[in-house]
Amino acid sequence: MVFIENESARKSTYKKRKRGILKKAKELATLCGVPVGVIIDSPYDSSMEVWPSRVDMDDVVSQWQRLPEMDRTKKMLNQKTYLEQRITKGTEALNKLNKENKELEMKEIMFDCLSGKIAPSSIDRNDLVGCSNVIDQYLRILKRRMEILTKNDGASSSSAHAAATTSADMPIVEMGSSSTAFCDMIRQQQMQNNLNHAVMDLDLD
Amino acid sequence: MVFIENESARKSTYKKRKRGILKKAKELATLCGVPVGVIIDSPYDSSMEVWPSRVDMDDVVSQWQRLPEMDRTKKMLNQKTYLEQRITKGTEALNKLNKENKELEMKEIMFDCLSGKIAPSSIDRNDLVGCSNVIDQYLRILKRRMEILTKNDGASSSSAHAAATTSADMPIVEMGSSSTAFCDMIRQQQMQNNLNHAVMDLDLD
DNA sequence: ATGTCTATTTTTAGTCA
DNA sequence: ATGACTAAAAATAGACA
Repeated sequence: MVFIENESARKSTYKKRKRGILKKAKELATLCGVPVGVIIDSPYDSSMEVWPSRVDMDDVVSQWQRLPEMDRTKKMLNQKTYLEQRITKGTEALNKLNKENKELEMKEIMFDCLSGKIAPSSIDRNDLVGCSNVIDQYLRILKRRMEILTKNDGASSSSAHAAATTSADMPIVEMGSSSTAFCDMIRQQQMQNNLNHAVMDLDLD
Repeated sequence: MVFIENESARKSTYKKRKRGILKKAKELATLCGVPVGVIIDSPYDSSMEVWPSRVDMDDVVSQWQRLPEMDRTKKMLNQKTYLEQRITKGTEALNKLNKENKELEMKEIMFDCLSGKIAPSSIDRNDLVGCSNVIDQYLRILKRRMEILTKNDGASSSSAHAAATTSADMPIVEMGSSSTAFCDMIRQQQMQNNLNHAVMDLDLD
């Protein structure tokens, strides 16, 4: 763990790892329903990277694009078996993608609905079922988050501040008002999300 | 990537992954000399996790706050835009996989046909078209390889060997020391392909 | 610069004490 | 709940196009 001297190697590493860390942040937020914020004073990118929860760079998909390369050392007699393996793998990946894609489509329908772009009544019957699954999922997360936010609403910002500084897990810096502002920003964002979800719920009931 | 319902599993995951993400943040800061800040509104730890790197969190945050509103909102894409991007990417990946999968299936049919496992006449009409494409492709490769091998017939076996192995278009059989044997094999294969191809042509007409 | 691929290292989920 | 362990999955460095 040392500063990378080589300019281009450093930049390359930066880009890769930045992607990695933002992905991690998103995962932590998703899996555990926890507000996470990341700020990177990006010297290689014209502006500063800010990541509030729920925004993900990209590339969850590219994993599936990477299917194992044809193994050219296999004997031709084995090729059939090999192809079968690949078909199995490919089909699995396909199903996974199909599933994910469908969920995304459901989500988009939901958002179109929210923005009034389409009327809830115009949604296809099948899609409604998918939508409600997605919504149920959102609601579970939402519920959990609401609990947390409500619980923290009563506490003053100073107590949060004090708590933060006494956590001994790792080096902690004194948090000033701007950090608090950042946290507030994250909360706002989540409140906004919550609101959206609530509206969706109403629309579909 | 879904919210973990089970309480204790979630907490366990949270702790592990929090450790992970903070480690990543430190690494990014160290390797690339970049100011990084992470905030986690830690519901399981009774306090908020804040991780500053070489610069104070406040510096990073206030720098972020100084950014023009435009830049800020530009970086934070809203959910809908984000979902649209993901859908586009997902669909692209899907198409790619579909295409690749179809080709693999064609190849498998072909090999089944070659090994006599299925009769050419039993092949679905649509598949026949796909098969013949695949076969044409194989034939082109074979032809090219034949040319190379024939041209090198006079030369030493090692050179023929080299020429053949550097053609990486298609998986090939493990080769013995004699290039003649290899040629024979290819010829046989090609004849068989021709035969099958012809049969299919007949079927299609 | 950008993306892809592969070999290697690292992280993580699950399990058990 | 905590820590240790392991198989499996993911991230990454380095090479290459």
